[in-house]
Amino acid sequence: MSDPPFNDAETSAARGGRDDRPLSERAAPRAPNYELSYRKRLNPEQIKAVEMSDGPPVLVLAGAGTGKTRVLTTRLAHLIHDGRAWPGQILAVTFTNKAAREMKDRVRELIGDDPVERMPWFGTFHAVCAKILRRHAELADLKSNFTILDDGDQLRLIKQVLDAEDVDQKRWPPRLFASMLDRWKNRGESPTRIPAKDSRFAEGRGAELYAAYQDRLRDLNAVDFGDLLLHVLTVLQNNEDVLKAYRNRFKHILVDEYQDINIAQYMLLKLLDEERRNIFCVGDDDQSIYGWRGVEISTILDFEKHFKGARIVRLERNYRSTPHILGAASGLIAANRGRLGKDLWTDEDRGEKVRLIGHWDGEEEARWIGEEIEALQRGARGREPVGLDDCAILVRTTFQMRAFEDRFLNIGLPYRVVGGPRFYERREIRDAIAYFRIAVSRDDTLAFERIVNTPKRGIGDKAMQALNHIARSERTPLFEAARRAADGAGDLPGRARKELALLVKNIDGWHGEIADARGSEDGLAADGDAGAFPRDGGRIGHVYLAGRILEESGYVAMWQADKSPDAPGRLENLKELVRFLGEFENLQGFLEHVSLVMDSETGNSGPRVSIMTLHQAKGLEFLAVFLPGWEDGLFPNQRAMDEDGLRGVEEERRLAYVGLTRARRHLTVCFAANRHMYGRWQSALPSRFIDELPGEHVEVLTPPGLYGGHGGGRNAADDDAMEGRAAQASTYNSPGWKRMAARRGGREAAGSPHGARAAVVDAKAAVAFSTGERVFHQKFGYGTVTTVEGDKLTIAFEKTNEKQIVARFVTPAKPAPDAAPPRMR
DNA sequence: GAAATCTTGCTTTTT
DNA sequence: GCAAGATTTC
Repeated sequence: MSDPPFNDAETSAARGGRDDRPLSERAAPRAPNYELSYRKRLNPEQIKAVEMSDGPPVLVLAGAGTGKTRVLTTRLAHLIHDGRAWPGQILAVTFTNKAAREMKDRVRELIGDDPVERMPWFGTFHAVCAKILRRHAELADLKSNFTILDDGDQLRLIKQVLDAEDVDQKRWPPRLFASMLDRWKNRGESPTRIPAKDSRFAEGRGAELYAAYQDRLRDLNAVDFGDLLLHVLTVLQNNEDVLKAYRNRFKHILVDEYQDINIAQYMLLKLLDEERRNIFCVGDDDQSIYGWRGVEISTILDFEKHFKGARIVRLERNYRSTPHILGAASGLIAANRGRLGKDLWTDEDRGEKVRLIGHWDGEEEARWIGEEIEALQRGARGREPVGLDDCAILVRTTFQMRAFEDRFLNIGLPYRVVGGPRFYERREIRDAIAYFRIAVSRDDTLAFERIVNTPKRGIGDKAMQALNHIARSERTPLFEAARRAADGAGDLPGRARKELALLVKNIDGWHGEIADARGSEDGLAADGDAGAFPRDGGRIGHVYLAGRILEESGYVAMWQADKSPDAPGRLENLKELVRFLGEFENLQGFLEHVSLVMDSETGNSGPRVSIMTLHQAKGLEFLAVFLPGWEDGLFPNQRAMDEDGLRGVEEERRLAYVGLTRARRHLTVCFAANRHMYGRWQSALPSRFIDELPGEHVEVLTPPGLYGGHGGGRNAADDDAMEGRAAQASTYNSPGWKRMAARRGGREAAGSPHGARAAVVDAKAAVAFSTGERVFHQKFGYGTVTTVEGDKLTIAFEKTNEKQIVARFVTPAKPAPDAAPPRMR
């Protein structure tokens, strides 16, 4: 059996020997007017939520902008203030590290961090689980220094497993298996519990492969993200004493963004909460947008079923947006059936209507939005000037960002793309981290694999096969196999052997230094506080060592020798990384941080327009918001609809709702008739969501000259329709609008914005095909022509069966750019 | 083992 | 249109 999880000695050691007097001695004096002050800052519903008595469970249904974080943090402070719980007896879970950090800061403001050394457990589900799992690793058949795999590691491991199990990776892509694994783990399903119908991967071997993958993980002393949850779940389920200890410890559990909880997380909460029933959750069913990540919206919809006697508080007073914005958002989301229902209201005066505008194509959309932002900045039309930091463009998919970047670069408008390729995902950073990992723990096989031939050491496939063979037959980690190979095992060529010997010697050396620095302390900094911003004052020897590792390994030299234009940037990133290490007490602490925290704040200076996806925008707010690309097929996204039908549309609609509700004062929805995507032009109808915005909250704009300025490619009827609509300017919902839109959509390629392009398309359409010719079709892929009848072809497609296709929809097999007429729907 | 060439596949992505 | 991966070639 394991140690009790919270004896003081252990806790104290883990916390670096901080104040650990008995709780009773550390009652904190608090501001005498505490009660008054928070009551003044909250509305009655918020106060009701904050002051909810112990059990049964509470769900605060908090609409967008109703102050849910404030309620959560105030309640937390309130629990402590009233002596209902010691800080250390509170568990507060969030979904992002950012949210955790914010909450921690806000609570610290409320209760002060002075008298209460022991803060509540703040963190993401994953961080909290990692912390728990490190304490009870042996119960999950792991050592407490297990490594946490990132996505890249995971995928490489999957490939290895599929290789070993003779799975044809052409037919069964590793990525697919990764997503299946993810789904299983999100549902809390271990390999033995997978329903047969879900095991279809590789001829029904899904469960078997899952088991093989788990075995491999255990051998490597590693876990993937899903395992953090799953292992903790099994540990708690199978060890009564451990479960008891945690139930005892966590008197109150607070959960943010409850609508984003997956089943494994739900099970975990349920397990921990069962006795005390003090769980307090905050969420908004209308903002559940991670269904594709395995999140079931039913988790929040059925809260009352899951938690008997649950109490529900609704927060409906919105402090963020104008009534028109709220009206538009409410009208839209009302079209969803699977929701609990809330009515947002506000005291604000009416403000502007939501503006709606159509453009000819994506470039024009970007140009117009750029101009609008400049106008906002100047404070045009008698409005208050709006700073760039207060403007955001929220897109459905990342490829939409490029049009804006191009345009803004062009006109010199500063912008920030939120969440581009992330720091920790860059190649040089991952490589460097792999070096640190292997230095810390020499049996980290995955890390070793990554760096063994980076920089090039002449260790190719052949040599790796030999190493793997040694490792397998001697049942040792790959690193030990390398040591033996360097000593002559496996008959490697001279160069490879020499290089391996050097690498092994280096790694041993680094490892020795780390071990020395660590002394006797058993020190993975598993403490949550330390994870985010560790105390300084420790040695900075590890910073020096890290730099030396990168030098001695030849990794820095490799980039110095690299003549490609991004090499200097990579070197710069490496320096930045080493510098950043100084914020941690040791390499281990840093590694724990990076495996759990995949974001990093890039300190961009100066005000900038934010460009980000709708998903990334959740939880944020801006004075002015632009929502481009509201076209059927793009948004709602075709694939979401294909794969998930009505549920998919509803999730897309929630996403639209999230987008609309980010705006405080100015909100503009845009769509374009044509869009350059995947290298060809595609036409689309305005989004169905546009028709769902109540007319009384929307103003339809048509910029002057918008449709007149382009050369050829369109016929007069279109212009007439456009003029007609503009003249009425009454509603985008009119039959004329729809007819116009339908006509444009129906004619597809003929509506290509540039006459020249349209001509190219026409010319290609005239190309005759002959039997036996290989052709390409946008939707069905490659195929061979079997019969020709005028312009009707019968084509045997490689991916599907035979189909009848009109000649103009296919191109000769080596597709020329823009050759295929666009098809979207 | 590295470079050149071809093929493929392109939604979102808290951890 | 483009980048990442796989495959072929040197």
